[in-house]
Formats: sequence, C-alpha cells, structure tokens
Amino acid sequence: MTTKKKGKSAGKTVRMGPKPVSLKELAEHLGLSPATVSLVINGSPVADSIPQETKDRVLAAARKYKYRPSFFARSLRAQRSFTVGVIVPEVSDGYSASVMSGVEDYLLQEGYFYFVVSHRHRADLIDEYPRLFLERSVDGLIAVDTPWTLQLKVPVVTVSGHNQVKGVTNIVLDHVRAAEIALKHLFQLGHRDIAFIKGQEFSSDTEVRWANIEKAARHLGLRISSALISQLQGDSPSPELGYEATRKLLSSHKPFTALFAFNDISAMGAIRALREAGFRVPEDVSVVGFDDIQSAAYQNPALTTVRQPLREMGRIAAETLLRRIRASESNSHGGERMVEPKLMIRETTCRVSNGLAPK
Amino acid sequence: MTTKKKGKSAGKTVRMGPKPVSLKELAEHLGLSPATVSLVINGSPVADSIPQETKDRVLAAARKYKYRPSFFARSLRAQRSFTVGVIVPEVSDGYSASVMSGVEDYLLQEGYFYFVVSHRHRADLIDEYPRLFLERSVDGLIAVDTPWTLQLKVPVVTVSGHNQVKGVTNIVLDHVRAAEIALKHLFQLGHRDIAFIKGQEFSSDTEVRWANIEKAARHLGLRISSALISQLQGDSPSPELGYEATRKLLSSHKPFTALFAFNDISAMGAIRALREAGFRVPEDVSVVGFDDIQSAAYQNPALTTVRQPLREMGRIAAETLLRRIRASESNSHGGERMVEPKLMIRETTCRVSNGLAPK
DNA sequence: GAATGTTACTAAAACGCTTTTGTAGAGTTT
DNA sequence: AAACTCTACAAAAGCGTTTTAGTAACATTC
Repeated sequence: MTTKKKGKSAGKTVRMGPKPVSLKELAEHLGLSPATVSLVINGSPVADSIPQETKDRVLAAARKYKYRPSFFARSLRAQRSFTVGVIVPEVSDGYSASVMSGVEDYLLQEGYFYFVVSHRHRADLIDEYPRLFLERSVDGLIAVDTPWTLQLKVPVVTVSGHNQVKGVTNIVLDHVRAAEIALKHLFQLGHRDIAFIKGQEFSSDTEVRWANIEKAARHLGLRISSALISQLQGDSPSPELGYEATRKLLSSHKPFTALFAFNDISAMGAIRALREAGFRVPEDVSVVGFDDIQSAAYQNPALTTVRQPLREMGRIAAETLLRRIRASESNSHGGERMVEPKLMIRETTCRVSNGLAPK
Repeated sequence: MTTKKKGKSAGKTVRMGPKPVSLKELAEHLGLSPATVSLVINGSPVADSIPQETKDRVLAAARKYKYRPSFFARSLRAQRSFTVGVIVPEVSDGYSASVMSGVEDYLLQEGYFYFVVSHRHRADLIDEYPRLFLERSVDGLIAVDTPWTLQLKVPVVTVSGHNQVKGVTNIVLDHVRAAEIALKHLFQLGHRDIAFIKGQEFSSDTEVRWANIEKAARHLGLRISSALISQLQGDSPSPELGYEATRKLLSSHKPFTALFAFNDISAMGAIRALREAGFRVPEDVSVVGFDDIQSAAYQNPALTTVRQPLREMGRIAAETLLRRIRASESNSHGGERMVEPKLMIRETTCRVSNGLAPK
C-alpha cells in the first residue's frame, strides 16, 4: 500500500454550512421561545391555538436555516432511538445478506436505521452483542439464523429461529412443506437411495429441517440409510464444507442416486466432490440445494433447489418488529409467521437412469 | 403466512432487570455527587486525588447495579456518536458484503457501530442518505463502490472511489497491475482475440478499469477490436447481465478465444451464454473474472479471476476512517491507499487450442 | 362587572451525562 | 499564626430537545 494523489478532481456539492442551528438559536432569531418553535415544528396539537401566520414564520425560518433537530437530544428526551439492531452469523454470507436486504427495505422506508453485527457463531458474541445493542438503546432487535434464548426488554423478531421465547416472534419457513416438495420431487424421479447433508449444529434451521425430512421420508415410504447422512462441519461460508461432507459420504461406498444438501453453497461443494469421484451430475447423482441464492441458477448445471423467500422474510421481520415497537408490546406476543418455500427445478436433478448403482 | 404457536420452549437467560440505574441514582446510593462518580468511572485524571478506597466503592456499586451510561446522554454531551455510516449499492451484493465484513471487523473491535444503507444506484438516495447519516450524527462515512462528490463536515473514506474530493480518502485496487496480470496471463496462453465486458456506467470502477486494460493491451501489443467490447446493462446483481452482454458479443460473429469479464458474477453469465452457443470453456474460449467472490472457486469449471482483497479493503477503510476521526482532521487529507490484486488461475483459462477460430 | 373562556404564548423541568470551577478542611511551611 | 498547598469532593452549567403547566391579555357570557 502506498499513499499518493491522483485521479480526477471532483467535489461538486460542498455541503459544509456554518455549524447547524439549534432550536434555541432559531427561537431567539424569531423572537419566540424554544418551546413554541418546537411545538410548531412538530405539529403538536398544543400548537393549534397558534395563528397560521406565526406558524408560517417559524416553518420558513426553519427551512431557511436548515434546522435539523439533534437526534441525540430527541432520543434522550423521548427514550426512543428509531434504530434497531440486526444480528447475523456473518454479513458477507449470502443468506444473511438477502434477509438484511429485505429488512433494510422496510426499515428505511419507515424512518428507522439499523446496526448490524456478525457473531460468527461465537457464543460469547451472541451473548454480548444484544447487550451492546441495548446499551445503544435500540428500539428492537432482529436475529437472523441465530439460536435465540434471551428475553429482552425490547421486542425481538427472529428469522429462522425456532425457540419459543416470550417476547420473541419467529419468522420461519414452512419446513414441513419444504421437506415434502424436495423429497417428493426426487421420489417421483425414481430416486430411492438418497444421501443427505445436514447443517451445522449451530445453524438454527438444522434440527427442524432434519426432523421434517425424516417425517416426509416416512410419508413417502422412503428409508434413510444412516450411512448416507453427513453433516457440515466448521463455520466457513465456502462450498468447501459441502465438499468435505460429500467426500465422507462417498467414502462409505454405499451407493446413492440423489443428494439433498443443506444449502446451495454446500450443494456446490458436493457437486465438485461428486465430479471428482467420477459421477456425473445429474445423470449419475441428482443434487438438490436449499435457499436459492443468486448464483444457484447460474451454476453449471443450474442448481435445482428449494427456494426460501429470504428477502421477503427480512421484510416481514422488519414489519413485525416495527408493529410491535409501535404497540410497545415488548412482552408476550411470541408465536411465529410462516412463509412458503418453492421448488426451483433446474438442471441438477433428473430421472434415475436405471437399476445400476453408480461407481 | 399463518400465525400459530409451536416449537420447543426456551428462554434461558431472562435479562429484564428493573429499569437501568442512572448516574444520579448511583451517586445518591453511594452518598456522593454524580460528578464524583462520573470522574471515577471514566478514570479521569481529575479523580487522581480521590482515595482508592472510595474509588473501589464506586466501581463495586457500578458493577453491582450494572450501571451503563446512557449512550444518548453521553453522545449529546460529547458531540460524538461512535457510529459511522456505510453506504453501499446493495447489501446483498457479494462485493459490498465482503467489504462490509472487513469494515465491521475493525469497527466493532474499536467500539464503533455502523449504520448501513443501500442506494441501489438511485441518484436521489446517493444524495439523501449521507444527509440522513449526518442528521444521525455519524462520526464518519464509508462509501463503497459509489460515485462520491460530496464534501462533508465529517471524514469520508471510499472503497473503490476514484474521485479526488477534499476530505475524502480513497481505498483502491492497483488497477494498473490488475489489468496487467490478467492480460499478460491470457497473452502468454496465446490469446490474441480477446473480448471484454465492461462494467455498468454507474459502477465506480468501470472507467479506471477499462483505461488500464487499454493501457496494458497497448504494452503487450494487443489490439482490442471494438466489436469485442460489450457492457453490462441494468443493475441487477445476477449473472443475467453477463449473459446478455455475452450474447451481444456473440451476435457480432467476430471470433474470439478469450473473454475478460467485469466481475465474477458476469463471468458466470458469460460462461452460460458461451456454452449455449456451443463453445466449450476453456477449450474454445477462456474466461477471466474479477473479484474472486466466494463461489468463484466452486464454479464448474472453477473460475480464473483477478482477486481483489475486498475484506482487507474494508478493514483498511475502517482503520483509515477511525484514524481520521480521532485526529479530527475532517478536512484535507485526500489521497488514496492502494491494495494489490492477485491472479487466481483456475480452470476457465487454458492455452489457445490452435489457429482455428471457434464456431 | 365578576366569572369564565379563549388565544398565544412562555417557563421550567426533565432526559443522563461530562467537565470546569469552586471550596471546605486538613496539613505544611515560614 | 498567617499564608499556602493539598486532598476530596460538590455545584452548576451545558449538550438540544420535548412537554406540562402556567399566564397574561383579551373576549364573551350571565
């Protein structure tokens, strides 16, 4: 790294007016008291008795001097920050990022800002960050894909949280349906020997997802062989983990014709491992992912996957949170809201070729 | 969506102690004045004359009652928020997300929090969000991949910004080197007919990158045919754009043996378009991406690409910003800091087959 | 013409902290 | 014993708002 100067010059809008005006200064200038000015500016009902002419004068002056109330002073007074905290496993992970995008959408539109922190699955951070948020007086919290057990004095909404905590609303996918559509799809293509990659222990969806896969398999009369169950290990956000999990699967030498991965990222790693082992995807082994992240459709071959409407889930989370903040019902009101998955059939699944096991 | 109750019960740590204690209450409890307590807690030099015994009493009580200073009160008083604003094109975009990850790393470690907003390339938002940040009294701003022309009263650091604005430090990639290593690689593999996909107009790297590609090509004695230059259109973060750009390239029927895409996402789309047109990658056409996002290594075939150390750039941006905030040198100190790219040679490039043009 | 109402405001407290200035008392110096 | 220096605190101002409780002046009612 070096430090030097170059590049074209710019600096169009110079916005560094003389220090911002305070309410007091504005009032002084108008020959009114700060109280009056505040009442007028905030359109308080108490200001009803103030003649329109005065109001106009106040408003005009405020505009002229670009008066902006101090957020701190206001928050201090109102004990409200119009800020929420969002805690995710890792911002740069596609899953979290998609959810955040939806969260942001709604929050900004409603005049709220948000802090983000990544806990990276460290238990101490999962415990500490909420505390820091509270210190910063956030009005509420959204926890994404994070095991949640805390009962806070502000409303909390989780995305893909499955614990039943007082004061916490969970936004979740319909996992029953998700498992059903994925397995049914494979089943209808003739697959009977299906391998699975479970999520990491710490992922909040792992358990529910697996339970529903087992249930759906039972309904279909599918037998899940324990030799065909693998699990993601480690918290890297790279396909590497799926690659490793698949190699473990292959090392058992138990044949399978389809693989249902925990997410798209691990599905990508799985496909690589399968290829390296000499299997063609989908001709020899069909692969189904989960999430439908941006690049899923552009994998080669394009990934068949169970779509989670992550952005929408984020938006719903934000909506739910603000509703609860406004109703100031930080307590009770647990429960959950469910969204529907959708199977995106692309190119990594096909009819099972014949009775022959691969390899 | 439905609302119902289920899932296992939790709620381990109940953390809703009786409303937080204020400094005044704490002082009263101790039989001291708020001033004294504040001085002791903040380890002010003025407190040097206070006997250790008293200090211990204060500290003990603070711990016992879990005293937490109010952030607002403190910020109001100190006119500092320990918060910075980060503006990106879109949080869910891999590029922004990686940079943010680095930013977050350093910021949190230093006790700062940050707000994020996505402008989605809307000029009005690029103008409005900084204002909103200022209203929220951020101590500084980081703009990622965003054309920046504003001169603000707080320090600003950009990542991949190329305008020379007073009070703004740019963290940039060494684009000279980036173009050089990519083109040289292709050149050495025997490629002479190279196609290019430029970035969108609004992307802050587009111009510099292209200028340096032209320069590097000249140095190598490569001629760039204008029929082989395409450009990304639209602001979707999907590979779709690269797909379209490549189809346009193919429609000119001018043969090429290699393609240098603006980023990895568009390279993925490009590969798909090439395949559909009957070209094999890399045997018929070599493809080089840019950025080295997470999934690049797990594409099929694995993508050869120019790696930008995005996370590191984010970290450097945060570091630079905090240094400037602390030195409270919001003015002057423009300039830039450069980081080095690295060519990740993987499977989408190979020696040009023979003299025959594809198709 | 006394009581009541309305109009157009203002005073002052409160939100919770930091920091500068002040001061009472004890000890030390000359 | 007067003058000074420490020691160990406290008072008070100030950060910029919002909001409640007034109040002075004038108009209306009975």
